[in-house]
Amino acid sequence: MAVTMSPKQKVYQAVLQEIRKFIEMNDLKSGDKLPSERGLSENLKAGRSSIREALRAMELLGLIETRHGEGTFLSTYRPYQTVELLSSFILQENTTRSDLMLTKRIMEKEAAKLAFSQMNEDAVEELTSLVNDSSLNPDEMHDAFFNYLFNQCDNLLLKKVWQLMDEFSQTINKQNYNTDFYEELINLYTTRNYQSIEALF
Amino acid sequence: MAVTMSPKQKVYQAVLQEIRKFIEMNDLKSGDKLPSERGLSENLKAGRSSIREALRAMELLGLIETRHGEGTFLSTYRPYQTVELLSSFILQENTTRSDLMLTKRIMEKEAAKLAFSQMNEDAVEELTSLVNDSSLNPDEMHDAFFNYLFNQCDNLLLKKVWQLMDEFSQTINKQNYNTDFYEELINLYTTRNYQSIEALF
DNA sequence: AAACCAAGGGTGGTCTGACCACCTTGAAAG
DNA sequence: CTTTCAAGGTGGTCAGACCACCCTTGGTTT
Repeated sequence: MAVTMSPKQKVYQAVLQEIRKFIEMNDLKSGDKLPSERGLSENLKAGRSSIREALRAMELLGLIETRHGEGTFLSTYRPYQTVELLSSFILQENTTRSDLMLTKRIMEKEAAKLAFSQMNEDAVEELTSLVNDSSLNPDEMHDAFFNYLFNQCDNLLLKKVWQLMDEFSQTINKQNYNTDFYEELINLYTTRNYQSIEALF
Repeated sequence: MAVTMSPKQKVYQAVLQEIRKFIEMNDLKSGDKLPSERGLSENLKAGRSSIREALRAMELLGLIETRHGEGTFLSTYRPYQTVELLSSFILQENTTRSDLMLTKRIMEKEAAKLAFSQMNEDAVEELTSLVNDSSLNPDEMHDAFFNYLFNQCDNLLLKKVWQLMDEFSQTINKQNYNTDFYEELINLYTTRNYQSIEALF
């Protein structure tokens, strides 16, 4: 293939680099279309199978989405596959459910604390309406609730990691907080009581 | 191919499932050898290219390691590739370094707290010797220090996530804690002062 | 003119067969 | 017994061939 490569670098890895560059160059965003496999093959001077190895890997990571007959598209990072696969490999069943729940809880606690400074009246109002929204089932409410908090944190990475945890936990049983919990947290925001958040979780 | 599949499941995804089963069935561990690509192709009734798509994806995830001329081997989960790739895709440069450092710090803080109950005299002794080990540079010491703490937590997932953060942060600059910091934390363990850990970070 | 439908071209999905490069092994040569 | 090297196994890569699917297009029908 054409791409310059350090000793023994595999083609599919070089292809990954090139695709990344391409995305950067053309400033592609979620939903945008990548060149076709055949097009990439020709431009990068690599066999289509090598292109596909790279694409499949990206797909598994959740970076792209392929639609049969249409093409390959950039997607917002949603590690569906990754989560499922890794959960079956890394987290070998049992033992680790509690690990997962605990880790997720930790992230949620920290988000609750980080978001504290951003929680003005409007924000509290927003959360309250979520808690009272009867069109959401408990799981959906929980997701929406913390999604909002994580957004307030202004820390994309933290949010991503939590979302990952959340998806993991969807796979198994989902033991949520009491309904009181959310109102209690909102109350702490209202009364500007930062100190008690730690203990709430 | 032979593998039973829900509607439209791609071959390489089915292959992933089969490989996972295979590993489980034969109780393969890190370092063990997987069947050859040609062997898998024949057994699973799938084209070699499909087999390779699955294997490449697993390789990128860090689940396996391939050695040219030798074979494919199970590896301990080390998301080298993943980290690098994801970092260039998800964390688009700038903006997020601080996110990373903060998130990592949060994990370390929680580990320090979780480990508290396990920190007997021996454990404190262990940490102290790490801090005083002059053969380690600051980065190595930091890694060893928190690696020990995370092990004490007995939460594999938390540790894995942290390691991932840690690898991310190696890629960029590594701004560690003061040298005092470690001694201070050890001191809190010695004096059984749980409350102050939160404030130390 | 508007609605409908079939054909064609583009795209991903998969398989096959062919080489090449690399490693291990074991038999032959010393 | 050691050294050498040829053969076979294994991953790495490519080219080409089909298939299935989607969308557009242009002609046909209404």
